[in-house]
Amino acid sequence: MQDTTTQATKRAATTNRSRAVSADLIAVVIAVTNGEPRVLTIGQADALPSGPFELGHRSLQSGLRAWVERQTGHPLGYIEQLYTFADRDRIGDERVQISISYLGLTREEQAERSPTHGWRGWYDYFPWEDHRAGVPSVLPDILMPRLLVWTDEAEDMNMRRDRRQRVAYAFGLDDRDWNEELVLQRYELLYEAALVAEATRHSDDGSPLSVSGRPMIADHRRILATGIARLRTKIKYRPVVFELMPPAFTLLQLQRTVEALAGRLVHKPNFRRLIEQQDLVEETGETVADTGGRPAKRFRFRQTVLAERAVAGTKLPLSRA
Amino acid sequence: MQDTTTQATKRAATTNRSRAVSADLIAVVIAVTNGEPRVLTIGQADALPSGPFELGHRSLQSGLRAWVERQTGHPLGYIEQLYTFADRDRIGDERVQISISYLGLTREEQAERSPTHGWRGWYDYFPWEDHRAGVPSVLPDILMPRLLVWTDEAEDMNMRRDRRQRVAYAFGLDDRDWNEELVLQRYELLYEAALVAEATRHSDDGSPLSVSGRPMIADHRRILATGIARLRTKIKYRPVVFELMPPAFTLLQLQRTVEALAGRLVHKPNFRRLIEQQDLVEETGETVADTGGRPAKRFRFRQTVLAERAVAGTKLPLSRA
DNA sequence: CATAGTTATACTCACATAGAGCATAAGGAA
DNA sequence: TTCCTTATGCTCTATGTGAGTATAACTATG
Repeated sequence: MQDTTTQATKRAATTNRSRAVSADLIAVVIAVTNGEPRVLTIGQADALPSGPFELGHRSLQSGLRAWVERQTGHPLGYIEQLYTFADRDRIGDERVQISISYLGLTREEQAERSPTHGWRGWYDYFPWEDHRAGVPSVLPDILMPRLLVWTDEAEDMNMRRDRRQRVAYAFGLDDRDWNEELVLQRYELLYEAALVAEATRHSDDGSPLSVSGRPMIADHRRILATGIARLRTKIKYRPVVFELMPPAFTLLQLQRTVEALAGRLVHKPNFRRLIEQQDLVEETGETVADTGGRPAKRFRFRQTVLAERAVAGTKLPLSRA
Repeated sequence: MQDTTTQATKRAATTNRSRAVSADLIAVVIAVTNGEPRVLTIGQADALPSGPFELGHRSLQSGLRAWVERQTGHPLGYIEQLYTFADRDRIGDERVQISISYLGLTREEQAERSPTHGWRGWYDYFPWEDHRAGVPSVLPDILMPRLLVWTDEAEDMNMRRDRRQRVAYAFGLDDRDWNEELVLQRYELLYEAALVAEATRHSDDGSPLSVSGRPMIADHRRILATGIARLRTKIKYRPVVFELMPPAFTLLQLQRTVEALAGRLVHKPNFRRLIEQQDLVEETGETVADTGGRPAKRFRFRQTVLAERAVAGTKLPLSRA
């Protein structure tokens, strides 16, 4: 079993076969405009910006930036790696496709309409994820009943119990709370239950299963779900929201942005308390009067925080219960 | 700028150049034996198990499992992806090397000594990370003085301030607390300051800079640091410690394992309180008398928790301050 | 010009939780 | 027996979080 050839020899011997790999870079680029989170898409289709990692690219990150800029003209600020996966469809083929996905945050500056790209509200793709105005009607009206049908479809009793538990957990049934971080788990359940258009396997009996949310090309909606989940988790302990904010903003605007991302409302006084006691922001001195009520102070992000807490914490009134 | 060719065409056009990629899978496999965290290494050298992703592999994960088993005979249980990077050294070369690293958790069952692999205590590689018996002497005696020299070496005043802040934050100077999660940041600072053997750039003046910790091949120590950091973060909110435990264990054994991973001691009564009130474990009914004191009850992990909280939370008395 | 409506901002209170220390129980060893 | 060691249970306090209330400062409207 354990052969005694060294690492190096072994690598050399297998390099030929392993070379038949191509690596794709895929970007989930997020901006929040007017309290709506949006994702950058390209072409007419619902596709995320992507392109192959090439020899000319200095690094994975710079390759990604290059592709996004070339395809959308939009320069990226903050980016972080999401996940790497090998495309199942193409495995077993001559060529193996590896996809490396990234999350990018920017501001949607110029609202230039372009045929090559556009910003699309992320709740178009995940209507069941927006709980800001209460539980969205798709959930009780369409998805939950169908999910329960699906759980009972399982032959095995154990499988039935397992499905019930996963659904209850992911969608916050029984006494459980809705956990906004479980975006990917929910998408995967809906996929398994063939309630999203990408899962066409159940259409063989001809029944037009009603599906929910706008679909995307290939597995891009799944990647978007991964990005949303990551962002919803991350805003709770890192000051990343500010990457999405204009240079100056009111506390309510900041709150609305957080709420847009989390898909749920937060308690205003508590939000302000947390933001202020963490010294994340400082007043600019200006006020804005177009709020419809008492004028609000404008704040800016304290740039020094980036140095101080480059890796440190931030808290938001969104618990990880 | 924005060309209007579709995604598909664009991909096809560039496939040739992007094919010159090979993907390596690298594993950080961790076990905890006798209260010591260990990492699986191969060969005589200090290298992590790794090998190319090949056409025969069904998925990235199964490819990784295959390589680890082939090189060490050790089957893997829990694994999760760590990070994907393109090898800087080889970029610009004919071939581009992409490395996909994974974290794996197991138990070190058979203590079989083998020429092809072995388990090595992870604090051999990171002696400054073990704070269980107080601050390790390398820190005040060697590393901190040299780090402070390094911060003052910077020409630019801003750079100096920046370095000081990073060091203070990563190593918990001034009023700050030691944050055991910052394993990677600390390694990177030590690398920049040429205080680890892998950073040989400063040896050009002939001075034999004393360096700290056992080095590894290539960037494997950096990958190990990533794995340790991930594990130290993860044990705080996911029940992954149990992957490292034998089927039955005492609460003190469990605590020692957590402490071994975190590199710091925890308050015993609080630890027990947290574990028990979360229903993570159940008594087996047995007791063990070889503890040197009052016999301890044996516990086992409640398997149902894996279903219930497949993605849910666990808490340990290690705050994220 | 008063009043209602809207948002901003400041306080308060109850409750859960984490950190720390103390006390007692139950075994082995000297 | 006595001491030592570990196991196990309980208490106390500071802190943080969720939620509600009160007041301030503006706009719009009749």
